[in-house]
Amino acid sequence: MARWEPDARGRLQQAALDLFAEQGFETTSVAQIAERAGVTERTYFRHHADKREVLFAGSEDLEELVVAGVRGAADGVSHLEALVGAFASAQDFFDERRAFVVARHQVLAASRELRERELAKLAALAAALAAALRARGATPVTASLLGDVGVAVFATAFESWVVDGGSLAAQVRDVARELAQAIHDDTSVGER
Amino acid sequence: MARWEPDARGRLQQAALDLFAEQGFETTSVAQIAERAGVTERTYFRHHADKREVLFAGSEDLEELVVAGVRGAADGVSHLEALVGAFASAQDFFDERRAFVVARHQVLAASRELRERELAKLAALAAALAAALRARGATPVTASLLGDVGVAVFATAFESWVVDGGSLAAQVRDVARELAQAIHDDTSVGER
Amino acid sequence: MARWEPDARGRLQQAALDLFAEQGFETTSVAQIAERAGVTERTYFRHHADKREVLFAGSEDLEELVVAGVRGAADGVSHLEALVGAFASAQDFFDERRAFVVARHQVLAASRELRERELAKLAALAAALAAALRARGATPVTASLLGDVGVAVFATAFESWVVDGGSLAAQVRDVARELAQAIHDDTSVGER
Amino acid sequence: MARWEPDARGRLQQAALDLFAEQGFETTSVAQIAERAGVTERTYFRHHADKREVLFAGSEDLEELVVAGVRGAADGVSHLEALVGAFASAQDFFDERRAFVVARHQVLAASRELRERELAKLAALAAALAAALRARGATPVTASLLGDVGVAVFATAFESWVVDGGSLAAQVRDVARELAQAIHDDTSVGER
DNA sequence: ACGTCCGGGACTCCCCGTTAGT
DNA sequence: ACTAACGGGGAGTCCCGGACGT
Repeated sequence: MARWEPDARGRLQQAALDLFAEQGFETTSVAQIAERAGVTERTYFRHHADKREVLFAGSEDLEELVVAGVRGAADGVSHLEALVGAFASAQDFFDERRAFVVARHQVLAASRELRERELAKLAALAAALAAALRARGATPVTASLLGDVGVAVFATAFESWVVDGGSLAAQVRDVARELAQAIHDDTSVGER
Repeated sequence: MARWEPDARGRLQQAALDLFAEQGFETTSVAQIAERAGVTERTYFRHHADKREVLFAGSEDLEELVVAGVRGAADGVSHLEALVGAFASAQDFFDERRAFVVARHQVLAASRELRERELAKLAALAAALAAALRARGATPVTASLLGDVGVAVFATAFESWVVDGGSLAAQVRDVARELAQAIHDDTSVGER
Repeated sequence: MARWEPDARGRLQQAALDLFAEQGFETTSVAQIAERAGVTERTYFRHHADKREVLFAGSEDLEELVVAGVRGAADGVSHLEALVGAFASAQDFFDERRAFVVARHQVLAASRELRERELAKLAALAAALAAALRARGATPVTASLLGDVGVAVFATAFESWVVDGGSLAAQVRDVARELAQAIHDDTSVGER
Repeated sequence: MARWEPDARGRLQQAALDLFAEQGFETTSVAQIAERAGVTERTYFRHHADKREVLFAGSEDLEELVVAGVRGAADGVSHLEALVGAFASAQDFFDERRAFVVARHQVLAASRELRERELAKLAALAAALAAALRARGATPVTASLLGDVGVAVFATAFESWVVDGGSLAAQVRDVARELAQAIHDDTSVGER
């Protein structure tokens, strides 16, 4: 017989997602989230650093997964191929959470503040990928650049996956091909 | 014979930059900024939407400049080349403001909140570039992807420019070449 | 050919009523009202003392009307009858403005702040009526009491008129009869 | 061994009353009230919803008391008599707080904003009384009307009690008699 | 892992002044 | 009788965090 309902963390996350979807992010207060989750405001802040972070709990798991994918890539594989393979390997991660991820995506789209935080997480991911690329021999500049580019490829593919569904891994590969095509055109043009 | 000193806006920006550099962003209050600029807190918010925005006033000018560069690119030029040329054309913009831009960059590096805002501005720039690319015939997916990639190239080049000085335009072109090289490696590997 | 649209006052009142109905009183800002009316915020405050007062412009006219009714009552008429007659004479005032008055009533019902102001106006009316009653011979206590009672009768009748329509004068008389009945019951009971 | 002085609520109320009496309501700031009470502005708002409410804390107690008086009235008693009895039973409530109540009354008289809030509280009281009257069989219209009339009787009696002192219960009964007299006059006139 | 009480900064809004121009 | 631009000051809400107790 516990004094409190368990899983306050999960209830807070669900309450926040629902309220943000119903009323918008800015018009929802932390007090409301806490109330709907059946805890006090103070407890909210013990679980989540600020009002936005509630939607980003668990994002470290994705980062770990993808970075591990790059670190585990075979030596002969090119850097970009390593990135693409790593993102493709996150397919299960997203398939398991599709409902939550899609709802979260709608909410993010509606709030500048939340998009800011999302971009920060993606930038951190790009930096982690750059570090992994340096570990497999890329120069600092190349690593940093490819980290950003890899994330851009993933973000574009993710957008399609949210809208169309299907295989995230396949979408990532499609977008990477698109990129190679665009750059190749450019290079040939430049060589003209 | 004015009742108030003119250019409250400019004084606020300078005061904010100085204080953020001296004490850090979070530990500086809007009240302090206003006090140093010789106005009230209320007046601060009449000029800047929030505490961060004071460091981003004028960022629309850069966006306009670069977007105009893409829109003005000749038809035969590839999309990526158009982007590179547009960013190269911003060289004067940065050279004129080097002292401010560099100081601002140090301050941004020290604060997560400020970096978030910076990323948001860059994302807006990427979106504007994507729109300009669509206007010159790119497909939506390619445009969006190249918008992000163009910004990544610029950001990488900008970082070098802050550290090493020199010609921003040249740095942008170097990074673009780096990218083409990395992708080309990949493509040839992929064709193996 | 005026430089500005005329009747800024009327446009402000209409804009305020519409916005309060659409979004609520508290969530509407004076800046929005001014914008919709096509004037500046500063001009709003030239016409109306504060954010609520815009819905009460013209209430002095009603007060004048009713007070004149009491002052004009024949000498032989009882105080209460004088009040009832005075309110009944305001019938045209309300019939001419029914649409506005009803819409305004809905808006008032939704906001505590607006109801407060309404009550203040009614209290001022009661005080003015009390003064008029003293002028025709009532003692201070009686005058004050009957001023309040008269307003209570009117308010009750007004409520019915908003809901049911019909003749306001008739509703006032009905409510006054209801009151006499209730007091008479009481008196007889008390005398038992 | 508390970190803070206890009874912040009570100190705030006393500080507010004193300051309003000394300098007036509008010219007193919440910051001053908080300072005199030895707390921060923020703490003020945790105890009182706004600047006025500090003078109305405890008004629910009176409402409860009077409503209970009506609900507890014997069945044979007329509605008006029930109201009069209920208000008479509040005598102790006021006698215990005379100094505070009288000082508060002076302060209210000097400020339109405060009078507005007072009227709102009285209107709420009238509505609660109307509900109690409906519970003992009054029709909605009669109940609403008598709720207002009862409050008017009480307000008039209270005014006398503040000025003259004496027994509040007796004053309430006097005013009620005055009312019956006025209405009776009217009825006889009407029947003429 | 919660609750309670409280401090403090960010930000919005109301209300009000001025100056200069149309 | 307005506009446009500048500014002050107080009220009020929200985010966030600290101290202490269970």
